[in-house]
Amino acid sequence: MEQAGNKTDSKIAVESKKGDIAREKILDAARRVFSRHPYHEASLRMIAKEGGFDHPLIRYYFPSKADLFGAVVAEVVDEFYAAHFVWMKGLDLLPPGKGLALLIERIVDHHYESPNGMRIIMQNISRTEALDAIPGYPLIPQLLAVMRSNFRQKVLLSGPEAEIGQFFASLFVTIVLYLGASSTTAQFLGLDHAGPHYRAWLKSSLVFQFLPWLTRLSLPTS
Amino acid sequence: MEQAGNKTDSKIAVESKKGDIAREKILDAARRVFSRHPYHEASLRMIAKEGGFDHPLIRYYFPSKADLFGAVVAEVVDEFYAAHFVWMKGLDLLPPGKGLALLIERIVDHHYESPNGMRIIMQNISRTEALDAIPGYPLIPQLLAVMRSNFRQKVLLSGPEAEIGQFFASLFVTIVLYLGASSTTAQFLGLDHAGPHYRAWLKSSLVFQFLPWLTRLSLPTS
DNA sequence: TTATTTTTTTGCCGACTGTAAAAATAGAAT
DNA sequence: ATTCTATTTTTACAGTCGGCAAAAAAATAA
Repeated sequence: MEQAGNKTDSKIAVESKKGDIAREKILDAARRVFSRHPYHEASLRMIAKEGGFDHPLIRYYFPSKADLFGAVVAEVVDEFYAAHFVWMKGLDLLPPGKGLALLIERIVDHHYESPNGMRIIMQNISRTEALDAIPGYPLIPQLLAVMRSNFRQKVLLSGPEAEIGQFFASLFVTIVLYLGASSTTAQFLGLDHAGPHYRAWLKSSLVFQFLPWLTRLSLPTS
Repeated sequence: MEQAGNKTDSKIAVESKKGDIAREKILDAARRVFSRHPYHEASLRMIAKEGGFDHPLIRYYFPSKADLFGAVVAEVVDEFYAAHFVWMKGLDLLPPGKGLALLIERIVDHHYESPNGMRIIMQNISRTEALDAIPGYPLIPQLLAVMRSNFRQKVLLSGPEAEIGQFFASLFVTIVLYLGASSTTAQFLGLDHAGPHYRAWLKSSLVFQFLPWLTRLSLPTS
């Protein structure tokens, strides 16, 4: 949004022409709308109104609605890809209990700073048909696989590989549910999804739900 | 669908006039469509095509799309309400570990016999705004409260009331996620959501995820 | 300045939506 | 048989959708 000082030195930012900031403006508006509405319910006109421009402008930068959504998902996946390196920093130096607690704390804090990513994923995760029907969504299992692989190299686990994969998948989908649909989940708990109570519940409950599992995977054999 | 022998003895089924079977035909088709598509994506014409009738017929029995969806959700909630009594039968005679395993096994088996209920709930659970925006959905927290209350009377728990509520809410939303979005969840696990592997994984994984929590709630103090 | 390119806006298309009312059909009662 | 009512089908409408083309505007280059 704010790219100050670009008026005078237009030569420095060769790549960032005027069109690029318009492109980002569209992506930002689309992110907000797609985080509130599933793919088919969100419309290009909604996005245009959200961003304060006319809807055919979208077509100038993105050939179709599917392309726009795909670009948004790709952006979100990229951000998660970058973030998960930070999340894992120093995790190998801690015992499983502390490590899992720190990891979850980092993920939750990240979400409260930038909640749209989880929400966009969550909005479209429920369909019975193949996930491939939603543009960009095939990237998500890939992201999960990369995260698992990197975590695998970082932290020493001794359980069978298949169960480690299941542990990660469970943790991942549960986090997406608790964070991405936090409004609904919090309502079931009788909490306010934006308040500190729910945020604290998230951290303790996720640790409590997954620590026994992780413990089993990090010990030689039970 | 099949109500044979109604031609001759039309006097017996006084309540079930001709219109009532049409009403059920519509509800059945709507159930199937709403289990595959979120509320706004599903259309009355989809439902009509699914059921093999003309779409304005819906309006004769249901004043609006919201009313139809509300009737479907009410039906689903009623079925869950009836089912949860069966799920809890005999649970008080078992230790927590066996009891939770049996409960989950019953829920999973129920879902595989009639999967549409969980799917319909899951399809529309992700929206950020209030759950009340979806017709019929305010019934769901009520259902959860009733189930919790009945379980509370059946099984002896000693933990703080607030945590018991959180335990139930977590178990509930996790089951809805794992079952209602089984296609996606199974894909993350690398399994086929209709196959026996995923079904077995569901049972063991849910028990493993929630037994430690339940154990804490059923003991005097840790 | 003028000429050229890039960006934005206006207007429209066919398809689809929920809702509405009219027309057709069926069944039962008189 | 006819009349009346309940049910179903047909037709229609006003609104929104994604996509497209051409005009208008703005920015850039000459």
